[in-house]
Amino acid sequence: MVEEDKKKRILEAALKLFVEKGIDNTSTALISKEADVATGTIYLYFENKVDLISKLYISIKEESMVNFLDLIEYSVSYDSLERFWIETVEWGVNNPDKFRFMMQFNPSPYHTEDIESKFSDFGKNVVKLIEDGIKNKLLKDLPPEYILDFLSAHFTFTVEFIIRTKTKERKIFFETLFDGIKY
Amino acid sequence: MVEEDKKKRILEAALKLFVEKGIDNTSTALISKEADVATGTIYLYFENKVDLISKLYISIKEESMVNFLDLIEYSVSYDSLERFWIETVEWGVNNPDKFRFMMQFNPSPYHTEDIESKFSDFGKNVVKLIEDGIKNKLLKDLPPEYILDFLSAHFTFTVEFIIRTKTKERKIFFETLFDGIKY
Amino acid sequence: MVEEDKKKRILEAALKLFVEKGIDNTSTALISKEADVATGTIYLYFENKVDLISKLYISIKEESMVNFLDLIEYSVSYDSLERFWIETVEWGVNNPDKFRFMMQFNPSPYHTEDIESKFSDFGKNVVKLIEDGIKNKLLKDLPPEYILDFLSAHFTFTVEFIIRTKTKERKIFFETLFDGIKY
Amino acid sequence: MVEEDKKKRILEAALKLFVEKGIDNTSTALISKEADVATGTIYLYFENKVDLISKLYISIKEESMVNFLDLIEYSVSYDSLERFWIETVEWGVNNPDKFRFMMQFNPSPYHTEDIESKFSDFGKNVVKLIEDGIKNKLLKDLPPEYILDFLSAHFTFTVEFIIRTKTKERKIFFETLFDGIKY
DNA sequence: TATGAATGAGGGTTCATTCAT
DNA sequence: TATGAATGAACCCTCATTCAT
Repeated sequence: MVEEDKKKRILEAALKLFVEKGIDNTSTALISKEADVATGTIYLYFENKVDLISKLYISIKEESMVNFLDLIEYSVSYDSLERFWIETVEWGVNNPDKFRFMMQFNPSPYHTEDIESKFSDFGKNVVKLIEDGIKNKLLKDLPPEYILDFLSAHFTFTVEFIIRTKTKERKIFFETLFDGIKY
Repeated sequence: MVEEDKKKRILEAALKLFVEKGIDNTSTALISKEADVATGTIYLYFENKVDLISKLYISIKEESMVNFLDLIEYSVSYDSLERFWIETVEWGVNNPDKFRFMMQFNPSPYHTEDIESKFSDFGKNVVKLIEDGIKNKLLKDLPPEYILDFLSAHFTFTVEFIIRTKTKERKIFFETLFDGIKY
Repeated sequence: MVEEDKKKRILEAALKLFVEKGIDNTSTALISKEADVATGTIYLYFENKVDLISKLYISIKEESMVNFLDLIEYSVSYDSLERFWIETVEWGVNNPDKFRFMMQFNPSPYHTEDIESKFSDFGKNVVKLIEDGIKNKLLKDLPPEYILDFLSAHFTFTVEFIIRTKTKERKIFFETLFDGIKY
Repeated sequence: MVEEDKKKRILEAALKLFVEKGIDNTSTALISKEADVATGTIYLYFENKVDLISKLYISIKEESMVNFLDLIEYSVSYDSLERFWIETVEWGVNNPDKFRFMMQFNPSPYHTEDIESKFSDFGKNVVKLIEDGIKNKLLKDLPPEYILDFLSAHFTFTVEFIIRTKTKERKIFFETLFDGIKY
């Protein structure tokens, strides 16, 4: 479909420019130029600039969570956690723009409660998994949300590190995560 | 001194508003209003808005590093690391606005090489400490920069978590850091 | 075309106000108001205020030179010089605003080498004509550039004088020019 | 007197900067800096910026007219006119900043009727001289004001030319003036 | 659906002028 | 007289959004 193509091009152009110049230094006019559409066209697919930013974030976040969503159907073990952690890290390394956009978006004022609530189900499921892990004496008896935050922060800085240093290491990094939280 | 007072008020007003509304959604007019000075007064103390943002970051970063600067004069051990980590976390918890401003500033386009180069000495010293720790078989044989990033990310999300949950726990959090990187 | 109409209206409004109040005392807001367009519309047709000023000058200068451009295809004689001089003076008298804008622009900091270089071909051709006139013993053996300056200054103050006094005289004025430089 | 020294320094600084950067691109702060006085000091000697500009013009214009004022006590002849014209030109060549400031001031909106009326006596006297010259068949029967304008314009462009080309010629230039208006 | 010229509120910044010292 | 920090109106310009085509 032509229209879906345009929407995609707008999102791709926005992603590229947001990472390159920052969200607030990227005008809608520039996005439309990069996407090769008219300025007004953006407003056919998005309510306004904030809506575009939010939808871009949501689409990327969903994509980034695919691997962990699979995990939810399993129980937590060293192996399963490692597999999914590495797959997700790999996704971040292979999608540096998407990854960096999320890093920029997260502490920004565009990141509202409202948006994050869309992912609360996912969060709750992961927390449940962690609670199982604690019960099974796989993980330390810490607040499950703390472990979730640890996981997320660890993922983030590790991807940054790998992108920056281009290292092939993975397992030793995972172990810094696991050793930190294992029982 | 009157003039130093005004400069301080401008920085405080900027900090408050940047955290509340985001850097780019805070106009200089609003800052001056909040600081109870005239618009032009900002430009008596800062070259422009970017200069104000940068100087605010530098002053906060320096303040946040005071505790770690002390660490540099010691050698790394479980005890010294714990003491300084907890002191720094405490600073973050007690200065949530300053902490959150740094979080917002870090991935922003205002965070240039030029600014961070002012802190490169500090970074080098910490890396040296970490290298010592690796040699002394206190820490895992990982890239020292990775351990530094780990430390920094761990600090960040832990402060966020403590602010959010108001928990009094500290030691158990520090252990997730240390267990992750210890030999 | 609507768009060309707006551009023209902006140039006309700018010309009127620049002459009335001076270039630097005319704000872009006032120009847009006089032209009955929005402030931003100016920046659709001009890069910035300086660009607007420059383009206005260039368009007027080109218009003012049309008569002299014809002269270049002739050789210099009393008759040809008189005819073209009078035509150009007539243009100035009939376009007092354009004429006065040029007078204001010439000694201003907006009058850069870069702008005038666009007319250097014209200048060179006129100098060549003057050199011919000197060779043919029509004109005094003076530096050709001096004669060119004389011509230009004479034109300027004569137009001013005619506008001010509304005199119908032309020929006697031309003779003060010609008697000054003739062989 | 100290105070007169400061006033002089302000006028000199203003002159220098006006010529260098243009009147409107020169802030009072910059003038005070160049004059090595405080910003407020300017307002002890001048009502406001416009007053400073006007007084600077008046002082320079008066200085430039000294030679012609002498002429008024003589009658017009080729010799007297030449002598005074050359002396005045020499003044312009030796005071390029003052000369160029006048060129910039003349077509500007700061040049009001009110200011020029201060020199109307001088103008009237010169006109009277010219009228005598016409009666005595030294000069063409042209409107005396036209001859005055001619003289003034001729003076102006000749000084410009001499400054630009650094030529030592004088007499041949005067002759283009005199030949233009002689009987 | 798609366009892009047009809008005008709001942004960062400057600077003539004032006034407490 | 002299200072210079402080003021705030006014400047130029940007850009999210609209709407006639």
